[in-house]
Amino acid sequence: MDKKSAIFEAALRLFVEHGFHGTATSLIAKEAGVANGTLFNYFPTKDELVLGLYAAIKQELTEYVRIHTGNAEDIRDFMRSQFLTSLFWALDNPLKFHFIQQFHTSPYSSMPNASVDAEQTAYHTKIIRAGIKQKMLRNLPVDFIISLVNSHTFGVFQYLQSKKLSKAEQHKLIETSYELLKKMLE
Amino acid sequence: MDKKSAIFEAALRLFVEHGFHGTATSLIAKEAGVANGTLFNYFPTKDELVLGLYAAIKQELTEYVRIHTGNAEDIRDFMRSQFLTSLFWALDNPLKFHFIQQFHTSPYSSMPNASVDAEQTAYHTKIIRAGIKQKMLRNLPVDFIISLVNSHTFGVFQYLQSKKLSKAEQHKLIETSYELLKKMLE
DNA sequence: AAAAATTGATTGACTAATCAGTCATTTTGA
DNA sequence: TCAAAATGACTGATTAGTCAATCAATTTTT
Repeated sequence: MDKKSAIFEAALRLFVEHGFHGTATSLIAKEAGVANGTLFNYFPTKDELVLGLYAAIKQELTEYVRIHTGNAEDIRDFMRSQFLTSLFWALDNPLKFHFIQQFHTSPYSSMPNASVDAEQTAYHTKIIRAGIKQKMLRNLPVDFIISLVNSHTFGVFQYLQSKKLSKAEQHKLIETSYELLKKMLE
Repeated sequence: MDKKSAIFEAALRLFVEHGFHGTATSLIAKEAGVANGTLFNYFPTKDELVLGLYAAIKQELTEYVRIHTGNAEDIRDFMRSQFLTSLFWALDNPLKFHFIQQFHTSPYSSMPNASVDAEQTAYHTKIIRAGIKQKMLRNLPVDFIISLVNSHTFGVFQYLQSKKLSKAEQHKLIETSYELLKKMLE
């Protein structure tokens, strides 16, 4: 296994379990089956490991959504697909999704990593503007809509994590949660 | 000033700025204007300080909402008031509200503090059940509704924090966000 | 009323443990 | 053969938590 991936994997698990500062780099190296110094060959500082892990996970999510979103012409279908796919990914990768949340509410999110999410936000902005123009979405500030969609996604995820539901029940609820979101924003 | 309060105040500020493990107890003591050892007279361990701070803040919010929620007979007015009041408090206490979020996505939330939020959840459950019975709320799992309301509140707060709006504009947006929530859940 | 004694809160120097990061050396693989 | 990758012992700094000493306020004794 690729050592960098092994480090990412161990770091993800330990960060979620013990927090960023609560996890020693030496422990990450050990769990990754790698020597202490090797970790610092790949990531000169612990901060760069955290930021690098966030960037990698965020990119993985974006990529997954991009691939699995049918290239729907209809904007409504497109938005629906984006929402559902994100949640499916979150269910398949609960640790990673949790890590994203942990990162966002942590001091790291205001560090000079910047612009990792910038192009994604720009992309979302474009879609939402189109949705508003076509009267699919209520005319609200775009950033406001983005905030609401993100937090809604997070709320649904949290609920699903706390309950033991079958795959079918999960998908049913995700469908419902999209209906709710649509109703709220149209 | 009460030393325990001084410690809480410094800890809140530093935890939000540097994270839980990223903040040294010695720094908290220093910023609180208190000797190192004094901190440990009040809180035998750092964990107990974190958990104690969370409990205190959560109780403050609950108390504030309880007092400022008009004892409305109408359940709809009551729910509306609960939502608006929570957001007003969050706007007046951004650090504390941020801390609550930070805590929830941190490993501390799964520590044996338990049941701090239990009675509050029980209270919310009662209200929501009544709302469903009176056809004000869609018939969805109660926990699901609670998750959605909480995350919605958080989303609105995050947006308001990121923008520089006047008090009037803020209140307008909070009103709107309640309309959206109502529409989604009815 | 003054002095002495008792109390509990407060202090900060201290320690053992742990941390992020370094570096001289060894291993790997082309 | 040799450059790059990997190693792990090591270090200086920092950490959570300890503890004997001090202080201020109150109570008891003279």
